[in-house]
Amino acid sequence: MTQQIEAGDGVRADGSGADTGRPGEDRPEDDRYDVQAIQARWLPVWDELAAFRSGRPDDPRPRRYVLDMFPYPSGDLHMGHAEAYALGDVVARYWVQRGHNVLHPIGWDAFGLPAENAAIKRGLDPREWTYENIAQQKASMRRYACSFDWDRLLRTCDPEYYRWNQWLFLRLHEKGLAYRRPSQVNWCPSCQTVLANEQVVAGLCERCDSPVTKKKLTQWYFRITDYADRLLEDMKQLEGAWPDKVLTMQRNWIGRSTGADVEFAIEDRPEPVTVYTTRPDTLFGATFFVVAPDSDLAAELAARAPVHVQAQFARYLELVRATSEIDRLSTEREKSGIFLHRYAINPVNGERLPIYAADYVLADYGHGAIMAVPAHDQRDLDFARTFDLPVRVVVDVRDEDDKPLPDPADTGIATAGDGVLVNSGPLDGLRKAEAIERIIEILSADGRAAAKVNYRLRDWLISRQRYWGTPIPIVHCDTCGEVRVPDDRLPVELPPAEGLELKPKGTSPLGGAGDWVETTCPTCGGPARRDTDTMDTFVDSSWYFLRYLSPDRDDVPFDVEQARRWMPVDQYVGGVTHAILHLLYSRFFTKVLHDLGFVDFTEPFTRLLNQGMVIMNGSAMSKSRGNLVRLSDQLTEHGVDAIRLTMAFAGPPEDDIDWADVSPAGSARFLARAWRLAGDVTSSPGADVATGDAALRAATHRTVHEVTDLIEGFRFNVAVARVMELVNTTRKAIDTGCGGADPAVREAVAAVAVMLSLFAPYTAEDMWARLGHAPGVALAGWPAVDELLLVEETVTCVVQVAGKVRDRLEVPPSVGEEALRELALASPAVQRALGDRGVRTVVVRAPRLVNVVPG
RNA sequence: GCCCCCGUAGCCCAACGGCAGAGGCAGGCGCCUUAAAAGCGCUGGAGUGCGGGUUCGAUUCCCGUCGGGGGCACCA
Repeated sequence: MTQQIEAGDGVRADGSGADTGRPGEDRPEDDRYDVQAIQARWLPVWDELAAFRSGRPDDPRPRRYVLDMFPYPSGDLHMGHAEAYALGDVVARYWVQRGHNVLHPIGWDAFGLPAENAAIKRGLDPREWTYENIAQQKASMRRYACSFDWDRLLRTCDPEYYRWNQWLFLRLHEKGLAYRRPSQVNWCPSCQTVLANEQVVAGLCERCDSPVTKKKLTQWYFRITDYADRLLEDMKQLEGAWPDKVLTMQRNWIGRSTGADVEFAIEDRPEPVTVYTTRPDTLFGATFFVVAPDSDLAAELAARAPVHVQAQFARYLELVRATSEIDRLSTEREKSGIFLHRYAINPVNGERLPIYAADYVLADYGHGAIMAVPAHDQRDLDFARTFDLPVRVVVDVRDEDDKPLPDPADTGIATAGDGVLVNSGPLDGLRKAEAIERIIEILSADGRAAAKVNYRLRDWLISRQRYWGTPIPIVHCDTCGEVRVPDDRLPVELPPAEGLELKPKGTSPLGGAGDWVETTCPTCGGPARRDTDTMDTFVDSSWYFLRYLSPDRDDVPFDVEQARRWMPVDQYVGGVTHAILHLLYSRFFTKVLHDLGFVDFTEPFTRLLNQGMVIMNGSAMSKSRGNLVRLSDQLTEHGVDAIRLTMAFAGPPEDDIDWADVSPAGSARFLARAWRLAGDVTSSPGADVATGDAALRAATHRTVHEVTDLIEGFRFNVAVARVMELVNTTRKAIDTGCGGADPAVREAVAAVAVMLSLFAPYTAEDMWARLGHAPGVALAGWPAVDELLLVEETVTCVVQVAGKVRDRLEVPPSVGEEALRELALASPAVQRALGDRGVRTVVVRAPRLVNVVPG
């Protein structure tokens, strides 16, 4: 190895020329690629270089915000983190190479149950467990060569952070967007806490998979439903920039429907009851009426029912409450309910409709009561058939051959489609859409109906009966009621865990902190009690991307001016598991902050990349399954770069990576091959590339050109393949072509080093040093593409006869259609293939293809 | 039940409607080695799940079907 080590041309982050860690001096003089030695060599150098600081006020580079979802500090980093951060790093490092000032921060989503559970198990303060894990993860991230700006760390469990959760809570409270109300809530008996709707997955607790039950509690909510239409509408901004899948999930979750509120008089009740329906056109087909058994209305109606019915109702209600969410949602389940011996009056025809209480009607959607039209609604039909209620067809629905569909009463299949109204008085002869419009018009004339939009989305329940979270900054005073803690008394700090019973018992552990709970009312000065609930940790993560902009400000949650500069996030990277929860809440917070005048945008994340999971042998890794792959083992065995490269090369980023299908050893071999190229470059830095081997130069420039597009399109696996190709080409050039002294080889290897710096920063840095540059390949700059070198001198034109390849012609790229046609027809191979058949047409796609179609 | 995505070599994956293979893994053959492993070099291998259609031409577009994955699913 003979190349000169001289002052390189790497751009120094600090602008100085300090020559740290002269790479050549202590480097072993053999040609062995020693992963561990390379890692050990560069890590301290990088610390000094601090290439990824983004906070210099005079930085002239264009700004770009690349954000990785921050981790929960549950032990050390695992394979999933390794994938996520490898991919996010490719994007962040790419934009740095393109000359941008990239904000790429990291922090910890540090409040939450695992810390508390660990604390309970070991009798410690959750703080200890949390901060230890954070320290460990931080060290691992550093070793993993994540290009984070370490100056902007945040931890949501720091009072300096959660203080601003409280501050934001107060702003929402002032606007009426945070409120407390009693309701039936999702309750996880195992976690002993309430759950938001979003945290109940198929009737199970998202966290521990226990069946969720219902409980009546007074809880804090954020009024996210006020923003339902905007959360839906603004998704237009995200189309094409977020995965369709995520947008679809959010749309489903918000669940907008249009219909009408219709008033039904109730016998022996002065006030009418309003129901929501999406099919007001079928009013004439209503044959009964259903209320949710756990609604106030049901209780009231039952209270004035015959005595034996009251008893039945009480029993039924008990049964319903005992039914777990998962059973309730079972499609197989037969409809249940009881007749309350009360009647509603159909506003369109005065018919008496028997009122049932049945649990297929939900208390917290619409008005908790429905009109039932069994002919045209499957659920109503199922109920009608179970309880032997009449079925009346009012829409003539036809099949594709315009034949009327059979009577639902006979088939048991409701006809929900479009058709012409029948048996419906003034609506007869109208189609569905017209009938909906008409009936609303008729009934709204005397206020008995109104068009209405409804959402599946519910308000966000944020109270948690657990210790390790943000205290809700409200004081309850007997005289003043609910009082906000004034801003200047924030944060309301969590009391020490010592002495508190953290074990879940259904009420907040903070209730046990007597000195902490007992306080004075900020308004009247009298004795008062602090609210003892803590906030859902999704509050913490709903705005953390703003805190990164000014993590040290102690007078505001974030610097508005910095937000104007950096936000919205240009690229967000994270798992699809947060498709609904975190992303929906962050979008909501952003809109609230917009309305409060703190930010001037309405969507926080411009582009979203969802990476898949790392699995093993076809299933998710778990200790119990025995297929756990430890990241630390992989890093020890193959090195950081090989693992990062494997993550990027495995396939499209959104696909799962089955670790059994990929080859970190293969990645390491490739890296060694690439690294050795640098040792075979014998020209000096600054050699005139213009004189270099043209073919290799063309390959280099074409590769850079393609890789650029591939990276921007998140096609990292293909980008890596292109770099591999260039490495192979360069190897051949050195061994059997122009040789290592050719400046084109230096150019190619330098391009490989810079491109590899996105995926394999240690290897790239070492290559860079071997090429004779000062440290800092990360700041070397993306290779410029010489467009002239992309122009091919000749291209291969494929000549087909009847679609089969019969000949190839080398032609100039500018060849004319007519000339190419002549050339192709003149080909002996073509004539042979044609035989005595004539030529019908000749399709010419100059310069690549000619297809001769025989007669 | 409804909606979406994906089926290319033993495996992971590429291929503006135009030569089915870029890259990797595994396999085979060499080199190195006393030998083996490692390492290095070279290399065979599929007609694109299946059936139709559109087209001069289909892995690519359309319809159907099978298989895999995901989302939604008493929201009136």
